[in-house]
Amino acid sequence: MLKLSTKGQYGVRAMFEVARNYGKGTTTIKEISERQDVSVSYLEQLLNRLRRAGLVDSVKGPGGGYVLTREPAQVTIGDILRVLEGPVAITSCMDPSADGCERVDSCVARLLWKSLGERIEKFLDQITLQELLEEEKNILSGTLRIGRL
Amino acid sequence: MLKLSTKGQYGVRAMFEVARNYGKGTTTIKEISERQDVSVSYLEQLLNRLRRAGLVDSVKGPGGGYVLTREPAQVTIGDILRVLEGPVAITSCMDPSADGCERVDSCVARLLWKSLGERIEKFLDQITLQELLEEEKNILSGTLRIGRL
DNA sequence: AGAATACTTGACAATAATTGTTGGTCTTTC
DNA sequence: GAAAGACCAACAATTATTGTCAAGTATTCT
Repeated sequence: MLKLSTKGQYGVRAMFEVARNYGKGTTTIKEISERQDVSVSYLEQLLNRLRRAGLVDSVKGPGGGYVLTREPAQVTIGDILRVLEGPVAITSCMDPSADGCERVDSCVARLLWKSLGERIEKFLDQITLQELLEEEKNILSGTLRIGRL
Repeated sequence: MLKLSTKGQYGVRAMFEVARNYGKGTTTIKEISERQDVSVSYLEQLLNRLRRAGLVDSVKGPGGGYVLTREPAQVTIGDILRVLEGPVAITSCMDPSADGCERVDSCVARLLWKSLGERIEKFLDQITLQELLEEEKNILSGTLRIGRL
């Protein structure tokens, strides 16, 4: 239950690859495709949306690719997922773009889903690409984790 | 993103109706159907699975219906959802029934999804039907909430 | 200029999950 | 035995997911 579609998963992993090169240059779709094993065409779709949302910039021509528009510490997982998957909406009655059910006021379940959604969102907005980068360093060096993950 | 299918939503609402009558008698599918506006046939499917999982007992014949097998305070939302929707598995690599990806050890994203899943599960296992019942009382009486929702 | 590299866009197709419905059976109470 | 009610399996419609494909646009290097 509560699955995340591959769109969001790939998106986060793609952004992670771009973040990796932050300050060092661009990251091409081809590189991401190879490192993360996702098709070039599909990544194009995803990065395009992330660009239009202002999370990355693209540079054309040889030596081109994608770059973050802000530091990894300023990009949360929530930012990425909201662009690709829309807002957290456990139930359709929590979806701002859908029309609510008429039972709204007396619905106990609604409170439950609302509360869960808020907790999820809080978590996703707390974790940044910077933290993923540090986490990876720790994994590779075998260091004990202290972070929020 | 992170939607819960109607199966789980209806299931929780159905169990809530059964919990409402706890200690007072059985609850028929027809009653649930009318109060929660879900088709009889669909509810049959859901309650059947909840029965086979041991969360409710069924009584056939006139005056029959469903009853909780334990007190509302002993049934968590997580219990219900796991029966109807399977375990929390944000990504397929977190699904115990699927085979993991080969990248397991070095995958940073994996830690992220694992951590999120654990938090969600903790929350769902913390909220019981009893709490929903109390919550409803509060809503109806206009009382200020103090609970975990 | 020409070639290489890479991004852009829209259409569309295969697959899988969701969301139920239909139609019938079995059991118990009155 | 008739009505109330649970039980069960099959399957069909719809929607979401998960991509691919093809044709084009832009930029830079040599």
